[in-house]
Amino acid sequence: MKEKFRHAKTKVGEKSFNKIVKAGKILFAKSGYHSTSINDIIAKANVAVGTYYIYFNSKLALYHYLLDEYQEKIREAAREATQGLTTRREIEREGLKAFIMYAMKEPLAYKVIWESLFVNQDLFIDYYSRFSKSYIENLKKFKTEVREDIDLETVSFILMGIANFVGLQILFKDNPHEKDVDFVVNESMKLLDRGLFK
Amino acid sequence: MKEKFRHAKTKVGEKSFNKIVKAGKILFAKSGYHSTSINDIIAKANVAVGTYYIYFNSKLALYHYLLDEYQEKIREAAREATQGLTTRREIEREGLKAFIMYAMKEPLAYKVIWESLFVNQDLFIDYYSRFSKSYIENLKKFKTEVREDIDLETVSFILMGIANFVGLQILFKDNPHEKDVDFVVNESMKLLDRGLFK
DNA sequence: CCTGAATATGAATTAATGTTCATATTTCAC
DNA sequence: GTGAAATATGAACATTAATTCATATTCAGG
Repeated sequence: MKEKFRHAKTKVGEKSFNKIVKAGKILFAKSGYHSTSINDIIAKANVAVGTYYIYFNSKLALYHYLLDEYQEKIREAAREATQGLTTRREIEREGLKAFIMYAMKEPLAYKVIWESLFVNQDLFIDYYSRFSKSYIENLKKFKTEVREDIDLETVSFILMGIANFVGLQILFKDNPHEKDVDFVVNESMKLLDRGLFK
Repeated sequence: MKEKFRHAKTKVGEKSFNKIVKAGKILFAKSGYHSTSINDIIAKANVAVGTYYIYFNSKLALYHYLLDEYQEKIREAAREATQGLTTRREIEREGLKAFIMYAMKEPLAYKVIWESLFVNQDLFIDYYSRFSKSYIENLKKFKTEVREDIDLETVSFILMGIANFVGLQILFKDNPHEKDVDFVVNESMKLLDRGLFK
């Protein structure tokens, strides 16, 4: 494990930590992982090189940290959007919408996750494998609603594929709005209504 | 334009050119663009550095050359796999299978398209927008088979999403085989049979 | 205030790598 | 066979970038 970070133990340290994280978010999103140097990061964060290495022990470590944070945020957005809902159909709909809305608000997160395939393939595989597994567990809880004759792992990748690419469809638009999201979510649900649900 | 290559003018030169191309394919596919060095390439190709620069005037030049070659091959694979087929369902099935099989055989081709989001975002958008448009045109020809109550643009992105992510599912496996492809294609078609087709 | 721990600093180190070039060898059309 | 063009070679160059470390400063509990 080379991609480790270290929490600050002081208010001052925390400030430096946060400055580094913020700079990393902006720069990785703008220029990508390989084109962003530690130098760029510390310059933007207004911090010395040594300070960087107090909190992150490599360049990859910061990237890894951001990936985890974004994953958590996406999960959180989905959780909030679906809490209280009882039918799998409604959960799927609102989860899909929450994902696309998040991608619209934070296209950087979206980009960073996709890029991980080229930064570190293991990170990428790990990210989507974890997502798939949690998807499968959740789908299992709704046996009465979800078709039982389709492999759930495949279903999980299909649903991730739909979310990601329908998300792209929105991101390609010039000035996307919530109504655009509602539209594609609606259309997607038409397919899932007959194809996925009983 | 820095990404230029130069055809050999001799049998001997052609041999060197091909050795470089072959080495590039293997190494870029295994480690990705940034993690592969010119040194790695010439070592694998068994060629001197100077020889590399006779045929390609930069590292990017080789990558671009491979990109163009793969793009052509992808089109060809899809065309071959679906020619002669008459029902939209069969075209969709065989097109999906051909795409994943190709991605399995040439993972670089697959990676490269995703990577273009970070190399040149316009290229990426252009690629998928064009794909979507041609998908829509083709779907329109099968009004008797395809549901008419779903927006075709959304359908096109859904289908691209399924292909790409179910493809991922296969690529994540340790030693994927054709039977794995058949399996996920089958499962995907179950969803489309009820969800997309009449 | 004292003091050990935490944090900050940036020059120096180390390593990698893309590219050039002067020179040597080979090819092939004539 | 000849010679000009094509090809081959790899040491040298130039640049960039990640990481380390000795030293200085600041923090926070007692």
